[in-house]
Order: sequence, then structure tokens, then C-alpha cells
Amino acid sequence: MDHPQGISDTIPNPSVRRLSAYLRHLENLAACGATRVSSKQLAEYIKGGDAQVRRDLALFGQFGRRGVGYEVQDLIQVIRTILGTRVQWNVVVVGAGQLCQALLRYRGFQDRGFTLVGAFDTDPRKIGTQCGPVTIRHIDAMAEVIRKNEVRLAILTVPVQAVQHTAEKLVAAGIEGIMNFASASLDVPPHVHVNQVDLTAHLEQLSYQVSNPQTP
Amino acid sequence: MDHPQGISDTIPNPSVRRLSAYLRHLENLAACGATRVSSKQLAEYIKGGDAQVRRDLALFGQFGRRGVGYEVQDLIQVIRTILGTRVQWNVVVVGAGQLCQALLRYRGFQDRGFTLVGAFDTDPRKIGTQCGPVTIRHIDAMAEVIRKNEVRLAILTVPVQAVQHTAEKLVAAGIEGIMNFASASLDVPPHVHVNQVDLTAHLEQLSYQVSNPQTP
DNA sequence: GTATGTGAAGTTATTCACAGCG
DNA sequence: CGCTGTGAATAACTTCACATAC
Repeated sequence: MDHPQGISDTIPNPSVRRLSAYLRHLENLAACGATRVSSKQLAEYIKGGDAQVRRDLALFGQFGRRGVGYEVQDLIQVIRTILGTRVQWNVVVVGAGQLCQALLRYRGFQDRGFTLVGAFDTDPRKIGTQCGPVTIRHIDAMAEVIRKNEVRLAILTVPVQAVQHTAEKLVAAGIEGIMNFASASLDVPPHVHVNQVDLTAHLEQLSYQVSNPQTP
Repeated sequence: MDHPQGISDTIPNPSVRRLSAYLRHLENLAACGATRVSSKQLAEYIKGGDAQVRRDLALFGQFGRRGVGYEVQDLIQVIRTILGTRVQWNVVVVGAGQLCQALLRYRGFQDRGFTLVGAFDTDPRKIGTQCGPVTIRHIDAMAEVIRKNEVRLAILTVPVQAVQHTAEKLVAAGIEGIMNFASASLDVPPHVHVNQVDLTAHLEQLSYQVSNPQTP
């Protein structure tokens, strides 16, 4: 389906990823009291070209002013609308290790549209522990928490052996998006989206880049 | 410069990222005792096509056997050679919060070529704390640790306001690659590589995907 | 039969460059 | 003038399809 104006309803994946980056910079600018921003400034933030930025933003409408730039607050709202984070998302964390604790205590999620409403584990020693704003509960209580809080997103920080099995529980409970920190590919139904976060891979990319200096 | 055989000495960025994913799957396979793998199997892991996998692997030589597949151990060695992780890298962490603790206690880095040799902060209450295998030290001791251990990579987990200033200290101490968890773009000399890790962005991608079901 | 390696074709994404508006 | 929005050109990446080897 085509939109009346030249607005595509299918946004290229690289653009969607960059939208998050723009949003981070806009948040920083807003915190500093800036009201306007140019494609040039946003381009510097993502270390890309200004044409790239304008293309990305033009994908879903025209709200820059020629000769002037973009309104910071407007752009924040527009990007949050695209990303779906003008509404608050409830999120659960499964696997109550150190990483889970770090995530639960991290302040940034809340302001950006994500509320961590529960954390689960099977280890009896962890259950009952208070961790930031939530208490660790047994994984058997998970489905109920997900249903009652209309949770659609989950963060998986369980060990690699447990990850597929846990993902299945999440899917059965109605979860539609999973951020997975374990190094295993999840087998889930097509309507469930998985986002793999591999911290080792990030170090490996650096190792590659540092070992191959010609790489730009 | 061209290589004698059809081997490019410049590997496309998406391919380098996939190499890490292949490596994770190969590690899993090796742990299960598998000795061979096909492009089809690797493709399933990354949810891509088998031609893609073969292209990626053919970028740096031919070591599959037609009609058979690839040797798991060989492939592990080859990919680690490309990524530069057959040698061990010493890494420091700056910013001794919860995330730092999670990273220091994470077992996966060591086996994959990364040894965390130090962690630093400015908060006097944190200094002296034992955290996994290392003790938190004052940031003034950082340059010496980096020099003595020939550290080239660093992980930044300091708050966003401190990040540029801390990055400069790292660069001055000779660091060449930075994994940055703060939502700010670092201004560093061109020989220093930065890898931005934005956990909020990952949730935003999921939010977008879940909100736009038609997206494949 | 099975699975790789790779030209050729196709697709997607980025950059150029400039018209158009403030 | 400055900065956006965008066709047109370019570059990057992916997929097809098949010869080749086991």
C-alpha cells in the first residue's frame, strides 16, 4: 500500500536502527535546552552523512524547515511514534543473574518507554530478593504477571542451555518480542521477534577493527 | 592490494558481524562434539540464506569440501584468525557500576579471547572492592595498568556526562578500541575505534517490530 | 546425490547534487 | 544564503543458479 505523500510504510532496517541513535542525540540536546537541530548535527552524532539523515527522516514525512532545521521536541515525538515508544511498554526479565540486576537498576529504560515489571528465575536462593524496583519471583508466576500487565516484550538473561526452553515459556505466555543475551539462536513462531545481543561479538568487532587498521 | 587467490583483503562490515555469529554457533557445535557443519546449518543459526554463508566464508579462502561441508574446528580457527582472537586481548572496564560487575563475573569473555585485567572508578566507596577476578582501582592507576598489560581495548560503563572525558583518558593511555555503553557519541582520533552498545535501542527495535507486524 | 564456490543478476542502501523554500 | 527534500547515480550487499568437486 502506498501513502498519499511520498511516505513509505516500509522503513529500511538500517534506518530504523539509526532512528534510535537520532533519538539518543535528541534527548541529549533537549536536556541541554536546545530547540533546533540540523541534519548535519545529527549526522555527526552517528558519524554518517547529512544526506543520510535527511533521507531517514523524510521516510515518514516532512517536518524539517528549509533553511532552518528540525524542531528537537517535534522530532522526538515523531521518532517515538515510529518506534512505538510514546506508549509505555511493560517488560519482564528472565534469569536473575548479575546482568538482570544491572538492567533492573538502570534508570534509562523508564524514561524511554520501557518499564521493567517483573524478574524471574528458578533458583530458590534468588527468589524473594529485592532488586531495584522489583522482587525476583519464581518462573511459574511469570505467565500470570505477563497476562495481568499486558507484557509483550521480554529480556532473556538465562544461561545458554536454558534459553530455548525459557523462550518457549515466554511465547506460550504471549510474549511477542525477545531481547536475548545468550549465544543461541531461538526457534520461535514467526510472529515473535528476537533481538540478539552478543557482547562478545562487540568485542570481536573491535578486535577485528584494531587488528586491521586500514578499515575505515 | 589484491591477494593471489580471489581473497579480498577488505571484508564487508555485515560479513564481519556475521562471522561472530557463525563462531558462536560453531562453539556450540564443538561443545556438542560435532565435527562438521554445512552452510545450511550455519544459515539457520543466523536466519539467513546458505548462499550468504558461503559467500562470507569464501571471502577469506576455500576450506569447505564440496559435497561434505566445513570442519568445525578448522572454521573456528579461521574465523578467530580473521577476527584477531587467536591471541588473548587484555581489556579494562571503566565505571564500576552494576553493569561492570556483571561483565567482570561473566565467564564467556575469557574463553573467546578477552581477559578483563582491571576495573576503574573515581568513587572512593567502590575502590578496593573485589569484583569477580579483579579489584576496583582508582582511575589514576589506569594508565599504568594499561601500559603494563599492553591493553588495547576498553569497556566504558560510566554515566553519560563522564563518558567523553573518560574516553580521552583512555585514548591518552593508548587504548585503540572502546566499547561504549553510554548514549553519547565519542569524539576520538581516527585510529581509535568505537563500538556503541545501546540496550535501549535494542528494545526500541523490538517495539518497532512488534508494532509493525508486516515487517519480516 | 550432496554441498561448495562463484559469476551474473537482482535488490537494497548510500551518496551526489541540486531545485525549492524559508 | 542555509538547510531541507529528493530524483538520479553509485555503491554495497544479497540471492540465484549452476559448474565443480566429493
